[in-house]
Amino acid sequence: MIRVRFAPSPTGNLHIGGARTALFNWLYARSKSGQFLLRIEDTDLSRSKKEYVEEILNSLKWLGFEWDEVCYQSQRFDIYREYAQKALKGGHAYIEKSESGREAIIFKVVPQKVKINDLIHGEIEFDTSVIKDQVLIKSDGTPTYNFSCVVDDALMKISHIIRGDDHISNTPKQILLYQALGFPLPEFAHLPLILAKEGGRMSKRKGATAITEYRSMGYLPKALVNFLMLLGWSPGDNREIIGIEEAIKLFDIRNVNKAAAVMDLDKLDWINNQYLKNEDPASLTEAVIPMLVEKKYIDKDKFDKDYILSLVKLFQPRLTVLNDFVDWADFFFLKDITIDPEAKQKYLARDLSKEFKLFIDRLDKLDKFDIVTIEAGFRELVKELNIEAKALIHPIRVVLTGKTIGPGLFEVIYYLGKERTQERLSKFIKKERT
RNA sequence: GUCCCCAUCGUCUAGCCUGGUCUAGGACAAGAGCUUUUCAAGCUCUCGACACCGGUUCAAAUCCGGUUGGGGACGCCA
Repeated sequence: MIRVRFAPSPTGNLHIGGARTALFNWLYARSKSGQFLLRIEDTDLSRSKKEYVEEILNSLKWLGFEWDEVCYQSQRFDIYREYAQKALKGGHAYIEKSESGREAIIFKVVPQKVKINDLIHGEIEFDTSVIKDQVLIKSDGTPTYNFSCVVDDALMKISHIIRGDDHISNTPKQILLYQALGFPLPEFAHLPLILAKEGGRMSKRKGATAITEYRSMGYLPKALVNFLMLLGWSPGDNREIIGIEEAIKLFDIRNVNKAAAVMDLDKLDWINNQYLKNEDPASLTEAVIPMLVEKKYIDKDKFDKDYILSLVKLFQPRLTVLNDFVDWADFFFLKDITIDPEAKQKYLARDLSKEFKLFIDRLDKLDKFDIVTIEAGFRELVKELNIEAKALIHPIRVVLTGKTIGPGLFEVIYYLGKERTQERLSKFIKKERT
């Protein structure tokens, strides 16, 4: 039975690198009908926070990585002490007294050559003579990372340890512990790291790292997952958009790259746009409603879902992130809109009050108020005025929406409604005169 | 400083294992154009890489060695 685990430490949020490690573990388990376990490495009592545990769990769920089991290292201290005693009895460890008189258990590192056969990197050889003796149990009684990690991986019957490259140098230390405690060795696969655009490791200062940030920026979990899986892995047939079910079928840990990858947010944007375009408008509507509530654009208990659905459809093909909708469609919800100064300068420098007035009247004369009729009426008017359609379309859009970007003008007018359209235009005329 | 990992367009990568089919393919970004009612989408085109040196070989992006560059680890953090 294939058993893999993701072992985050709740001393911070789940970040991009951790999410990808979790993804590859999860993919490997699913592709081999194995199990994906979660182990919260909260042995550092002072730095571990309950909020982070919650946050990590929520992020993993949001990404869709369900786990088969979860355990907490802070509840297993007795087990680690027991195995430390075993190491002591077996002559592999010794006790060291600190100045305060407290005792720590230290592992004796025997100089030797240790070879690992990494699933991604191939053979790696270490000389343990350059490794110092390792603390197993600190003088406060808590276990160190390398020790609790080995005990748990062995006891949890982890068959494949898939983790970041940064753990390569821990591996020989851990192998020594496996041998001393008589545990069978698992397979190892060390994933390349994700680097920041500026070079170096990802960190708070170098680009957004927390998964929750991407969530609140309006990225779809499946888009983020698709992006993450392409960082260091490729199905090999020039495909970029790969759903999770397909990824499970195609994934092979041996095809994972050895070289570190740099985050390219532009590509994430593109992938997100691809998913957004093909997403069911109804589900996007559900996703967008809480955002609108938060912005106070709509009332939580009283809003017209069908209306929002039609607006979502209007913007859907042009969204990069979900939040774009909130930003771009604001004029449908706001009473008073602010006109972008640049847009004003570009399209409203000339006095168009006469044209606006004629258009307001024309709207009254339409026998129907639908998109086709509005457009027909408008085209008639510009013909009479003998001006280009564009010359009036853009200024009207700016007055109605405050922006130069947005859906087609006639759709905008239709969904804004006759009254609001006329009101915004006449209000603008009045304001400009004074 | 010591040890370890890595190296194909600006970025993600295919190809490398099993040398010839590679004047190195795709995607993102960038640039140009088409379409057009702005933006986005879509379509077409352009720009653009085997880090360097040496070796093996009839033949090297592919195999070997070194150099350089990048990254990581050396905690009673995880």
